[in-house]
Amino acid sequence: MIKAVRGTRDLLPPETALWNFVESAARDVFRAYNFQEIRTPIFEETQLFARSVGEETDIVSKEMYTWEDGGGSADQELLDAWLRTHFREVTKLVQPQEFPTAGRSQRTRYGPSVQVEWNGSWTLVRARYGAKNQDLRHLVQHGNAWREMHGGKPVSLLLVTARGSVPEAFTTIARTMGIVVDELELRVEAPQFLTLRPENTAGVVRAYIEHNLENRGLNKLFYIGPQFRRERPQKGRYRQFYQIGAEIIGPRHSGSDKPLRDAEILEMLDTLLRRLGIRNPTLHLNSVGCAADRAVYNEALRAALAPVVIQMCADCQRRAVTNPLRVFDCKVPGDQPIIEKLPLIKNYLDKDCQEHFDNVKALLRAAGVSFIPNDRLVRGLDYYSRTAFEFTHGALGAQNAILGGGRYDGLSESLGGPPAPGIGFAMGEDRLVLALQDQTPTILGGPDAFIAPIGEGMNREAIKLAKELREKKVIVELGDRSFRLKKLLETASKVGARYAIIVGEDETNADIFKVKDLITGEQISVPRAELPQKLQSGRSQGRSS
RNA sequence: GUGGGAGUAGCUCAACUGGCAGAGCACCGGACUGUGGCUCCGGUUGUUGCGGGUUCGAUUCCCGUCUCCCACCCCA
Repeated sequence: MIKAVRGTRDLLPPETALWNFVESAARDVFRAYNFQEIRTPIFEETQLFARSVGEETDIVSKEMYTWEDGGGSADQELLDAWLRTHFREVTKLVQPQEFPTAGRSQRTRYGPSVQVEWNGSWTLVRARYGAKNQDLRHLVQHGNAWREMHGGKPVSLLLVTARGSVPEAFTTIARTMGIVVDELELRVEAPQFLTLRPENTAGVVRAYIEHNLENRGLNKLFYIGPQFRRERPQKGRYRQFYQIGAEIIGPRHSGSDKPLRDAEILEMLDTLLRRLGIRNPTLHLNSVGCAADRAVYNEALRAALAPVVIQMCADCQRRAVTNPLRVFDCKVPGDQPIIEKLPLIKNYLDKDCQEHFDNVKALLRAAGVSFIPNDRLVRGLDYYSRTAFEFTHGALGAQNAILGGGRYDGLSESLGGPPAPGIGFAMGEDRLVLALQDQTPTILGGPDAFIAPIGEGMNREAIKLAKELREKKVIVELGDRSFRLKKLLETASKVGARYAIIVGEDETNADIFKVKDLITGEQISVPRAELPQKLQSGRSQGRSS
């Protein structure tokens, strides 16, 4: 039997009613704040996410669905031929899996890579279809490890590019590291590397740049849709998951960088969560400063950790090296005294960032939105700056965060666009629905009426009547006369119809139908013209469809 | 990716140390051929997740694998 693949699932009625409830409440609220919908493609060029989310983040390095689209095979042949010509004395080939930097990140490779040993020196051959800054960053970060792996032998880098153009700066910096860069231009069609979107902000910013949305001034955009991450599934965490998010983005002169926008979006979220009926939504708020502040802070944090890290738990020792900010997430009691003495980002904010943060807080107080300043709140994605926030709700333990977001003032530039400060959030719809299910039972309305035709030819009358009623916005389920009346009424109550309409020969001739109330059991006769009004009067208030 | 738990009817779950695979709910038919719910009678519930092994015999024991759940990693 074919089953839904791991980490994906079907959303079935009646649960889908709850999803629709959440989405329409969100649309309503967004409308009131003048947000408009944007729909971006479900897959994008891999580079978009690598550059915005951050190449070294877990999302990009191991959790994306990436594949090669088009091209590819022909250039691999050319590359093989080139290798045979230029490395006649090839002594060893190292497959990508064996690279020192490979491991988990290999899943997101950008092109065929192979290492060749020749005359006692090593060459890393990477076909990356146009060397960009990512290659350089990668080289700087891993160049030394790479050399060490080969016992200090000389190493060189051969970039195989489909479109030529290795930036000069790239070659220069590589040379200072003792790495020689050669370039081979293959005139073949380059394959594209595509990725199912792991989040939607990058796509929105890409669209902003591509369509010059800066000309519209301040853009207030929202999206609702599926995202994809190749994580280990867990409750409320799926490989295809749904996010509802919104962004305020625009050129600086539109005021998109102002604290007012931070406050507006946070107040909107508070309103939305309350509208949805989330109990005790709690806003955790912090400022992570700008890029420069964070670099300084990161160093300070590393310096502070260095002497004490040895006393901490194994996880923290690892975090201290890979991602010091995450040390703050540690829950081991023994580590807490150490963590409490670590430097906090708030002491490293420059004047503008501090002022921005103070303003946001003042505006929130004015708007009556309560919040908890949280010095330890950090965001994992590279593009965040200044305001960072998270909403949690009372229950649900470790997974009580239902949305997160923040400001991303430099993102557009890093994607090659104009300056476009922005702030946004993304809400995990799966978890939100889960939380709502915990606190309220699903309500699903049945049809207003069930038409029960009895006797020869009555199906024709029934379908006619059904069309007539449906045009008048009556929700109608249609029965089939080949079943006995007993069966029809049974079905009518099973589907949750409020009324059953009996359509027989006598009724049709007189144009007066018997209408049975399936809750009270009462039965009355209603002239055809009065049917719509009578049937709709039975609607209960809890009806959600 | 790591560690732990669980997979038996559509659903919720039984089956003592290895001995004919069961109950409730739901579903279908009838009692009742133009009047549902209640009641009564009858019926199907099935590759015990999948594959292999041990055994006269495996839902049960062993190995592999898949999926889900929980925790970790990480995180909107």
